[in-house]
Amino acid sequence: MQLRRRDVVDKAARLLDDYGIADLTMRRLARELGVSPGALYWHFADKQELLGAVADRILEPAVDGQSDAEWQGRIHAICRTLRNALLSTTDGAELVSATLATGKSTALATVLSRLTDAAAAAGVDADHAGLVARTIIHYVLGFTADEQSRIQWDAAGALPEEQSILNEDPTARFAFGLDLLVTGVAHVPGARRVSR
Amino acid sequence: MQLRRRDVVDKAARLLDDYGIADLTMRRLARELGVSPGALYWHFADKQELLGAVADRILEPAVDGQSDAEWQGRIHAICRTLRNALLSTTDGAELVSATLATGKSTALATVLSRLTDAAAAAGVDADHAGLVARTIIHYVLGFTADEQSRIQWDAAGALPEEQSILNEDPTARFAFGLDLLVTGVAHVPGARRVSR
DNA sequence: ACCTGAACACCGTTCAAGT
DNA sequence: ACCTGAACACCGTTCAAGT
Repeated sequence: MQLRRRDVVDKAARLLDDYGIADLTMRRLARELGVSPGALYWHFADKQELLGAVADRILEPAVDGQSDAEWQGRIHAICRTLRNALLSTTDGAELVSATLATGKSTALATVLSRLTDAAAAAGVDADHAGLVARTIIHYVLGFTADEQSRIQWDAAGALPEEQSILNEDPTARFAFGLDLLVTGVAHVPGARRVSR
Repeated sequence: MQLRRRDVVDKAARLLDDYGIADLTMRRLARELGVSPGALYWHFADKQELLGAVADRILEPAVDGQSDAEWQGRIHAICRTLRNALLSTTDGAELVSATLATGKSTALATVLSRLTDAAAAAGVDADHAGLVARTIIHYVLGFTADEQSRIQWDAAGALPEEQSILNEDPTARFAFGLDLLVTGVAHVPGARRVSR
């Protein structure tokens, strides 16, 4: 029976989670679906578009659920759910990072515009609000990609277990780094400061 | 005559600058050097090591020249020279980003340890100083990769020229984003504050 | 409309064998 | 010590032709 776009994304997401981003190839995906490689190009213009669709799938839990707290709380909520979504699948941060450059994920665009809104609510002028949003996204993607690569390195049996108790847990470290940015936004010069 | 490690890195750097990261392949590099692909594997363990050496080459101007200013000035100086180094060659930010994950560049390690020192000088405790350093590096790489991809998009003849005058110039935007982080470090709670 | 088959133009890496 | 030749096991993408 017919190949649907959904099924392709489903299988791609499974492949990613089971074998990692290096094994998420168009040919492997086609083989796994029992079709010829060319068949995928009826449903997707190219691999970038396919990866964009997978990114949208991963980011789904990060886009539903709006918060109406003050701007700091909104930034934290967005970034927490974003990180969780990235961690929920193998190489999630790396895949979404690759997608950020191509601009092929609508979910990522949604997250960016919400962060931009939060920055504007903090009193950052319109021109700089977008920059703040991208800076925050880069932080979340960078931190989580680091974290995820260490998880996979450790899973391959490297870590002595001791170092892990000396350091803070990743969630607290993530919040610490994010606070650097949020604090920066709160104190950045040139912004009309709106209390609360 | 014999192929030296230096010559391979030279040619790789040229290839990168002339044709971009997608065309920097082991086979292409070997062809350009007039050797067989296997020859490269006498001098480099794998492509990651080669890319690490190219990254070190690119980052050379960013590692010589120490500053002894206060910590804020040091962070700004490091990041300014780092961005300039990345911008000096095609896809510089993308190549160095890829290398950050593999840990195959000693130059990048040097930059990271200097940023860690600066964070420590700001009063950030030892555990968090490394995190601050990585956060800053992620910012510089993320910002510059964005900037560079736009430059290349524009060079391909897309931009209407108007939008570019409405926005601030990239160097000022870069400084703005960096100030977010520096300000955050200066105000982050829990650090023993050393004035000046 | 949707897919196959086959081709095109490539990859990174290994390794016996040569000099 | 340093390199070749050839192989191995792949890639993404296109497109005439089929149903």
